[in-house]
Amino acid sequence: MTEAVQAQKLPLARAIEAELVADISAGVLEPGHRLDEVTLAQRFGASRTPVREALLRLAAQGILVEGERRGMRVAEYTREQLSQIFEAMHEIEIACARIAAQRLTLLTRIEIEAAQQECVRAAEQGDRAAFLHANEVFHQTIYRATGNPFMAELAADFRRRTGPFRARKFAEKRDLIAAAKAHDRLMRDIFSKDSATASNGMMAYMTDSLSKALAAN
Amino acid sequence: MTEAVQAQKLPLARAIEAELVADISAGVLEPGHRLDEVTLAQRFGASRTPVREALLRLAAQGILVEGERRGMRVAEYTREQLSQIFEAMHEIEIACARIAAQRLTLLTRIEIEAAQQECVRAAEQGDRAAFLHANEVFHQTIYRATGNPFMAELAADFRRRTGPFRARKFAEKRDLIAAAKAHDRLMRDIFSKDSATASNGMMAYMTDSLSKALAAN
DNA sequence: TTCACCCGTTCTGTATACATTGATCAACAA
DNA sequence: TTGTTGATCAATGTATACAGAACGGGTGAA
Repeated sequence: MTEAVQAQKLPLARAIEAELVADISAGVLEPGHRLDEVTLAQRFGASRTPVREALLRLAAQGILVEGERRGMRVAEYTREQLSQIFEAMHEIEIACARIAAQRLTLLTRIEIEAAQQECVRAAEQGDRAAFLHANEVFHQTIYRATGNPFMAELAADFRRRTGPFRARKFAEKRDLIAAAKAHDRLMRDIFSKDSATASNGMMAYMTDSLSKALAAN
Repeated sequence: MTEAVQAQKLPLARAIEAELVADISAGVLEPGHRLDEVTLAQRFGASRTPVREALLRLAAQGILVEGERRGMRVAEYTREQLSQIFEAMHEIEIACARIAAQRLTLLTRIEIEAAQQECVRAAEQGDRAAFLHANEVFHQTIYRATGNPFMAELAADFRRRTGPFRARKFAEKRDLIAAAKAHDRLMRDIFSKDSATASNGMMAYMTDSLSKALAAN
């Protein structure tokens, strides 16, 4: 077994899963790329069994899809499908914002503010990688602020799934700064603690986000 | 291989998955019940491989959870967790109702009405199994009426996940009849094609459903 | 040239065997 | 009596083998 994959003491299947996720996120495996069990097994120096399990798990997460023909492929969406996914994500984000606004505590408020400060800092320095990370933290913090782990998990799942497509809209430094400003507005609306204001704020934010993502794809 | 499972020409793993989902939804396998691969393999007259795959898929859907010790168990939630799951489901159902109301076609309307008629028939005859099935069809049809497969899948996932808990509230014939009446109101609200009416209708429906489910658990 | 069919190849689905881990219980010592 | 340790066993993790189905290429006929 390759040491790189075995580094941690995870079951083989999990290790392979993690490795594949990393490859897909990094764009090494592009959308539409076909994955066959035998080749992967050879690559990881393992048998087909754990590879199969890893593929299965990734398919369950929507990261891979079962091809029309045979075999698994890295998920690839038409513009229509992409807009449908964003519509669903949109709904969930709005619900999260509304619930979070209702249940805001001092602690979660501080955490959101801290995440946003990091976003602004990264945007101003034009540090794309740092911004992407801080952006994740910002949104995840809002999810957790709902106080509902299941909602948070749901929203996080969609975020993972749409990650590659959203990332494309942050090409230039001005994109980062625009996003940070949008965060500011969204944050104000959530901090209003008014459900309608919060959900309308997230609706505006997500609509903007969707149109930018579609433009970049 | 048991004929019941092989009835359709599905891969074994899928057939086993479907059978287990049915058992869990119907409450044959209760929350907390431990499932081991060998026993299931014997039950289905299959080898461990497809059983394993089925369990994996169910775990990914949150229907099963990996036990503290070893092995998979039917997901079991505290009342607090249950209410959180229902809250999330609540949000998604409301969004579905709103979107479905906006995009209602003659065909989907007819399909929803047909499903509801079957619910009423089953409720009046006190046929619990038939009612549970018709109830599923009714809700799934609403999901499909959104025209968004991803939303539909999301909602369906939650339905599968909460199946065992919702099933408990249909103990008596009068529970079935009450549920069928609630469907009627919900259907009217969705058919109004007014977003606010539809989402408020679903909100009332789900709030009622949640309180009944919590009472039964 | 083109279409259809057949055959070889390759991949997935399933079964089975082997390895390893984790749990249970008994025995012994404090 | 209780805690700890070791052995045993059962269940999971992994490997390998086999069967069946799908893709591709090539050959033949129209």
